[in-house]
Amino acid sequence: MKYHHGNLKEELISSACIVCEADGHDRMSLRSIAKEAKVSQTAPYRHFKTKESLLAEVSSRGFIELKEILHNANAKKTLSTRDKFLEMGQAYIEFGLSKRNTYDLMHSSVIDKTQFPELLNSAVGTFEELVYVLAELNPGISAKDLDIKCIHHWALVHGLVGLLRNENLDASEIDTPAGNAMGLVRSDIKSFLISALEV
Amino acid sequence: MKYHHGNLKEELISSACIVCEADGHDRMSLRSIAKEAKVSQTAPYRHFKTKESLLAEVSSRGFIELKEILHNANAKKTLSTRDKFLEMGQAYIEFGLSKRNTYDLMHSSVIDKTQFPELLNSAVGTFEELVYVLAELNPGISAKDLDIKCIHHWALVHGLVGLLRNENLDASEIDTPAGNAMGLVRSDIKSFLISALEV
DNA sequence: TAATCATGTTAACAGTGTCAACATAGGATG
DNA sequence: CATCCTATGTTGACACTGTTAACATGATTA
Repeated sequence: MKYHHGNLKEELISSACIVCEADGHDRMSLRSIAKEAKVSQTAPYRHFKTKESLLAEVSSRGFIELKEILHNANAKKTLSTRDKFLEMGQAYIEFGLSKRNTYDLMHSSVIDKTQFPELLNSAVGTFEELVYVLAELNPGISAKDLDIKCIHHWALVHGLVGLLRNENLDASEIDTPAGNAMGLVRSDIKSFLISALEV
Repeated sequence: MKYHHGNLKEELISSACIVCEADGHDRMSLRSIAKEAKVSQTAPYRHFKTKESLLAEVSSRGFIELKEILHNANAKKTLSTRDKFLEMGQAYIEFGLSKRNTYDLMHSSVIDKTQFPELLNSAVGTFEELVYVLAELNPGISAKDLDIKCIHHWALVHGLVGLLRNENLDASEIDTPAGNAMGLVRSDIKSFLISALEV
């Protein structure tokens, strides 16, 4: 039985990614993932100053994965620019809904992004994918207007994910306009995007 | 020294509202607010089954306050319908940014809204304020289209608040398109809303 | 070979949500 | 009025948490 693990840092991160997505970052404990790695409770502290810094790593990987997903959507060469844009929107929302807890962590206030430059870079990288396709879709647009357009569309899909995730008003037995509308949107996200993005 | 407090439940709630906004719901402990009310650690359990149920109460009051704010914005009779709508958008965003932690709780996944019908009602009530003004702004629109339009605009402002709160990319020293755009939007939310809502 | 240093362990601290068992007081019932 | 019931409070305990200090190990390097 070796005293040194050899690959502990990486194992802790990937384990944390799994647990965070499965249980949510607030229900993940350092001790439990240390146990999972068959290592003492305090071993993680040799690699992460705090729990927050481990979560920052998990969050960063989430942004990197999301960037890849968006990049892939934008790389479908058979599609028109407009359809690639729509595809990206759908992919973004799908990520937010399927990687629910990871997405939650990525946009959680438990991590102060300004204290984790690497995480900040990952987040900014995701934004850039949006810049590319919107630039293609709006030839001749000024840099400023382009950036603001990006914020606009990012806010829209980000907000929609938030509503679909936490304001699941359509899950209630009570019949309300809000619930009905949310159910409609959820059942056909593409149509909603087409009307909302007005492209 | 009276054994019974007399008004403990209400005091716990209002205390929780203050602490939640000041420190964030995850840093609020039942024990600390019990202490603040000069009552034993477990006294809150006579009024709230779990911590979550106390937080649900705090969240519910947040939605009620937000509804009032939106209602007031919509009640400014000197304004045109379009301007009332803009006013509501601004008021919503201002609430999200100033009552930062409360807003966080309201849209957090730590509370399962389906288990707190009262909370669900509060959340739905907020939505209704949006329905009123959009109906006025779009005469003759079908109920379905109206509801979807509401989701659209709710998602937009909700998403923007989320970005401004947690993706404060403009707070970084690094100069990025994302950061610059976010700074621009933050400094003039009204202009952003006018262009984004296209009204 | 000897020393350094990254990486592991053990023990402990203060804090958490929650439950069971017990205490009290005020209102309802006889 | 006396008595019981019930809502509301307290004490003590349990199993957990993040985190630190002090110590152990073993690989790298002088």
